[in-house]
Amino acid sequence: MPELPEVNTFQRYFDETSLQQKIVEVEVSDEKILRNLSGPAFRDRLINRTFTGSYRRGKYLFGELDNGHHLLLHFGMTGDLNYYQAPEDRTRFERFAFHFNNGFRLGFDDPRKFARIVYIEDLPAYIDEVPLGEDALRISEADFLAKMIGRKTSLKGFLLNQGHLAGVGNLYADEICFQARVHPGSVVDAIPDEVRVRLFQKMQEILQYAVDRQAYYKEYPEDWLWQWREEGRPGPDGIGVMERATIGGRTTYFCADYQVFYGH
DNA sequence: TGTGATGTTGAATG
DNA sequence: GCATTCAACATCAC
Repeated sequence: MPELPEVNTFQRYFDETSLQQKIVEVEVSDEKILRNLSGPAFRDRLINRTFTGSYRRGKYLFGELDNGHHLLLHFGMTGDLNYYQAPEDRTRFERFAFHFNNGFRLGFDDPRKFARIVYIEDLPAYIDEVPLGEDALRISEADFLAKMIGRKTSLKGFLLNQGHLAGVGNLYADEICFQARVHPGSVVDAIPDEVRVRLFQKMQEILQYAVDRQAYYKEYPEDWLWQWREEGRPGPDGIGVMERATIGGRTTYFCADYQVFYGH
């Protein structure tokens, strides 16, 4: 479930379990998600190393190594971390695991294999190359507004573009549009300034709220769109019904009578 | 059995 | 060259 708040929770988990411990073994059970190294090369690079910290930008989590290099942990659609001691606690879809010198292991699970693990020697160069925009929770209002200028794409497409803004995924994008009362198919260029500011504020508010609850969605308010992503359900205030459409290439839920469309 | 899924990307198109 | 769209990726769960 990895969008910005979920990855933030993964980072916390990683920091609490896996820092300052020497990696004594690297077990690769499926090298498919290793993007720039073979299984054996990955093992060679990580063995006897220690994670000293981490850096998150959007949905990208970078583990800092004691040699100054980084390891990208990108969770794709179904990635997850699992820290455990007993070998039988290994999960069904573990793709690789680090064994630490304290006897515990950090497993990386990923049923769908859309995750990507990249060994990085020069982090700024890598971020530049992706390219990865500013983190959605750290970007300034001025920079957010500047990114919107001249965009002909849909609002949803804009929010999902990690090169403009890093961290917003399909569900949070819908939530932001919903709470800001803007139709996700609106043309960015046609959205008035005050509405753009509202989008920025809602984005930060929603993401921060989720981060504060460690992305535990059961603690989210009942009136959040997430709780009822369902076609035909009544919209808020008894206005219209929820609709479903493909916008920005992704399944999108919205209420056309509640969310204003801006276009040409 | 068919369908859709919290993400990214490279090729195609404008 | 740049912005945008879209199929493809691999697999599971309903």
